[in-house]
Amino acid sequence: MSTSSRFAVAVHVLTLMAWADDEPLKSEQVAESVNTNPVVIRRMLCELAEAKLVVSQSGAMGGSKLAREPKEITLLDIYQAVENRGVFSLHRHPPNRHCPVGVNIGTVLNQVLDEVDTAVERVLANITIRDVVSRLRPCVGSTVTRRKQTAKEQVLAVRN
Amino acid sequence: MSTSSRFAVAVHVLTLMAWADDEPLKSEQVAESVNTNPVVIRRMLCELAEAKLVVSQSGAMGGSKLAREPKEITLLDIYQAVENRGVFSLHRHPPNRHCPVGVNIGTVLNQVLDEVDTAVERVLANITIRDVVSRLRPCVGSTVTRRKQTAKEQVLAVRN
DNA sequence: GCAACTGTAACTATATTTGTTACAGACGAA
DNA sequence: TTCGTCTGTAACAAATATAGTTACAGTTGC
Repeated sequence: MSTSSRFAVAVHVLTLMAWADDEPLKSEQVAESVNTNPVVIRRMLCELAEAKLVVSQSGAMGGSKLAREPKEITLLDIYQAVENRGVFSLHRHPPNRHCPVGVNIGTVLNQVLDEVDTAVERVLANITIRDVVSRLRPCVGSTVTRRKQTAKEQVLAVRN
Repeated sequence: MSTSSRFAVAVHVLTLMAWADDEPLKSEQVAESVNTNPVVIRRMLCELAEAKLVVSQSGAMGGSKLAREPKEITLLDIYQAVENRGVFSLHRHPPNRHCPVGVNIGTVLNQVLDEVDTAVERVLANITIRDVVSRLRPCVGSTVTRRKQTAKEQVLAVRN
């Protein structure tokens, strides 16, 4: 199955931006939270920008932020932006066309895989980044010491 | 996503056996229909045998056949037998525990991924190998010349 | 005993994803 | 206008996963 963590990372990135509340985040800050290389993040941000989920600004004081409200971004949007293939794959090499099963199994499998993809998409379409953030908050109270500190400060204080 | 074709191949294999109707198939025959190496098939057959979906017999005149009726084998059974991971993966390296988002995003993502997996499983649980075979038959009439020939003969005639 | 199979180990090959270095170009501020 | 700070992107290395191959021990029917 998904051997890639692209979807998980993308959700993480957009969640950070929702948390940071319109303050542009630098790729290095994001990378530090995700625990990867800034270039990996920038690559992903390009895809997310193409899908119009984030906007980025070059140059000093630049960074990236959400292109629209967290409640207007679904996990399906993210999924479609960063994950090109469906959930399953067909045979690497096409089956034997001289076998009555081999010649048609692809058609049937595609029907099944479509049903699966549709089911996945239905789930993802019903979850927004706002939902993710709100599911996140309950955990935060118990793990992070609470003082007068904005969410943005918390995100930016990653290296402490 | 699933970069692997294991599920597709496994469905193909069990469909062949349902088609062959209790006649044991040799790994080489199956490999020829799937268009791969017999050892790849034997490896998969071992997993399917562990999951009690097929039974194999060593030695001359050996081979593998379904362990139970096609209508009693769901695609979910197959999925669980050959595909160990869920649909999506989390981060390769765990996120930064000092970030309020990073420390808890895993929990939220796991909830989401569970919802997705559940949706996938619900779809697969409702499709049996018998369904696959019956979806296959309509195609066969139009692509394979019909004469007095049993399904088993057709499968075995792969190399013609 | 022999020929025909499976089960399995040990590789190699291939593909995909992730991580890294390097640098051109955008941009704000002094 | 120059400088330091960012993004965008190319080019490549490393890590991982999947698929394919060869080889052979062990089973089984004849």
